[in-house]
Amino acid sequence: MQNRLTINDIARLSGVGKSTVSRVLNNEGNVSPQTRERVLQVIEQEHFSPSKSARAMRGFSDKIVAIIVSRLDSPSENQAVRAMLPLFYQQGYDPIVLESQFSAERVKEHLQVLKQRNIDGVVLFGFTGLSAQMLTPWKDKLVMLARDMPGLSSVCYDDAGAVQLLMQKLLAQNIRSIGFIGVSAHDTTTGQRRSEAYRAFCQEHHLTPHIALGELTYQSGFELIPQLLSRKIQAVICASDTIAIGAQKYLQQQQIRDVQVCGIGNNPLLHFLFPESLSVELGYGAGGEAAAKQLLAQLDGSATLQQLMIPGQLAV
Amino acid sequence: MQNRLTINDIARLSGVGKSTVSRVLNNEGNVSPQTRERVLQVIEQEHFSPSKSARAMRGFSDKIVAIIVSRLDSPSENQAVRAMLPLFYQQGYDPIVLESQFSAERVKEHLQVLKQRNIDGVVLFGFTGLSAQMLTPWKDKLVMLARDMPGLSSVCYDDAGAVQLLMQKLLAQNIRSIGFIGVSAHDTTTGQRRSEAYRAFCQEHHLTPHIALGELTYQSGFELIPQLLSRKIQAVICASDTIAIGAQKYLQQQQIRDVQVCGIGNNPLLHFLFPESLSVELGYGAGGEAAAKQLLAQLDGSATLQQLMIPGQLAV
DNA sequence: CTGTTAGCGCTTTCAA
DNA sequence: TTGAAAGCGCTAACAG
Repeated sequence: MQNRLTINDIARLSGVGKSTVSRVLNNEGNVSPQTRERVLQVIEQEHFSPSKSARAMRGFSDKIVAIIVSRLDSPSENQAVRAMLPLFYQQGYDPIVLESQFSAERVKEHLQVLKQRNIDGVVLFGFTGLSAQMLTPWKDKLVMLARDMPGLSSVCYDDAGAVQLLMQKLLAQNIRSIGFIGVSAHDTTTGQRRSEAYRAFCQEHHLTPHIALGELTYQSGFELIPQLLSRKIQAVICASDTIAIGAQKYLQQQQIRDVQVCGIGNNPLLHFLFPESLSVELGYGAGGEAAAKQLLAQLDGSATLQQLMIPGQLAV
Repeated sequence: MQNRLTINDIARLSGVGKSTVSRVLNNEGNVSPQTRERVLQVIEQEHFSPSKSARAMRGFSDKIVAIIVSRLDSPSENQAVRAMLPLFYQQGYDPIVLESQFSAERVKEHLQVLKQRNIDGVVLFGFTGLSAQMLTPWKDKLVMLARDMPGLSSVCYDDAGAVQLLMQKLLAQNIRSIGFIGVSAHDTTTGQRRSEAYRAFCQEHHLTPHIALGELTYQSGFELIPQLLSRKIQAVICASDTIAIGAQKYLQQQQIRDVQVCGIGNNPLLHFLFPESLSVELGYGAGGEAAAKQLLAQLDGSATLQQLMIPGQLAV
């Protein structure tokens, strides 16, 4: 698969100078139709394609972006990544995918490598523990997803709004004893923001909060919901659909049918298994898309730093 | 994040020639310790790192590999990819991730782009419809996963073995009326091979086959299992855990407790939701790891083409 | 419209 | 042990 031929060979083969070939390659106007035709033909014939490295060296961009996910198997991140890919391909960018495993240290390493590569841009899935210091140098070519940081472009999900949406819906059904299963505040978005929104809503509407915190796993939902049941809740809001699945599993096993389970994420599996659940679509796909668009816009100079928030909506 | 400094600047700053800097950079021996020390210090101070493109142009490899998955959200592919990543990082390779969406055409496009990039190697997640013709040019730097093809390196999962493992286990429990929910033979591995293995096993052991074919979704499992129940099966083998989840859901809903459900893939969610299920771990992680290792070995010349098969095993 | 020329940042002879 | 010089494949002035 070596690309043995160079622009020189093509020039020779079609009897023109290499700059002419270059012009043809870059679709510049000032080439006579016949010459262009001839060159194109040779290029086609020889299956020639110009070396990216060489043009990269000429100051052209390498057309590579990086996507740093925390875990590739997180459904939300997965969905966001899949939404970005076509947008990048379409603009001729190839995405390098890197996993941070929620380690700031690893992000640092990755950025180090990316720097050598003269990468064009980065989409970083944010998580708690990332320092502004290591990111600001990248600000012009970086978009952070799922978290924001002063002086950085970002696309966030509306964590608080999602919780409110669910709470309102429950209130409207005249359900006032509502529990919450979340994750530790160590996690800013899924943890802190959603718990906080729950607390605030309870206070504002004079509801007694019932909170249980654990991990972002179905096991956690399964194990924590009994605590809440002992407080006679009529409904429970889970900080994620994964947790909700765990909670539902417990209720099903105990044959408890009068507790409304709510989740966040609109995971299709939750709906399939427990159609009676309520979930909020946070817009992971839309988030990925927005992040990619924002990055592309930043790269071609048509946009400056910007913090976006993707609205969520109740899933049907 | 522009890498403004060049090897020249470093040379100037440390009062040596650029070739010396180059030598230091490449850890060549013929540099006096003091000089080396001085240069390293400047490099460190200026946060200099050499441009990949430039060295790529000098014939050096760009240290980029591509991973062409069919769908990033397939749990099996996901798991395999995650297993590869660290291996590639460790060897200094950065992986570009591309989705084929099961379209041979798209694979072709991607390979086209990769060629321009002078990519080092490719891991391709195989699917039905790929033509040998478009892949053979890549044979030295390509490993196919989940499918094999003459003249190409590949890592396969033991589809037939997985089915046999399950069937044997059932037979040992004296269960002889066994159904099968699969997907159409259009899909070579999950479809054809697993169905075929089921059929063959039935024939060999004088069992009556009961087959229902649909798609690779939980809905499909849910919808198809009734057909099989009408044939009074005692157990059902599902071509994937996803299907198994659907089947279990139906059984649960109908309160049917005497049908043993088996799946393939060892999906943790299946075990969590329906611990009574039986599943075979096909070794997706091991497969990804094997594919990455094989590719790396091929690239550094320490291995030739090779077809591997990852053995499956019953999950506990 | 087209060819010539001079680099991009790096590695690699070849002399010193 | 070092530096000077010659490219790698390409683009971008600058002349024709």
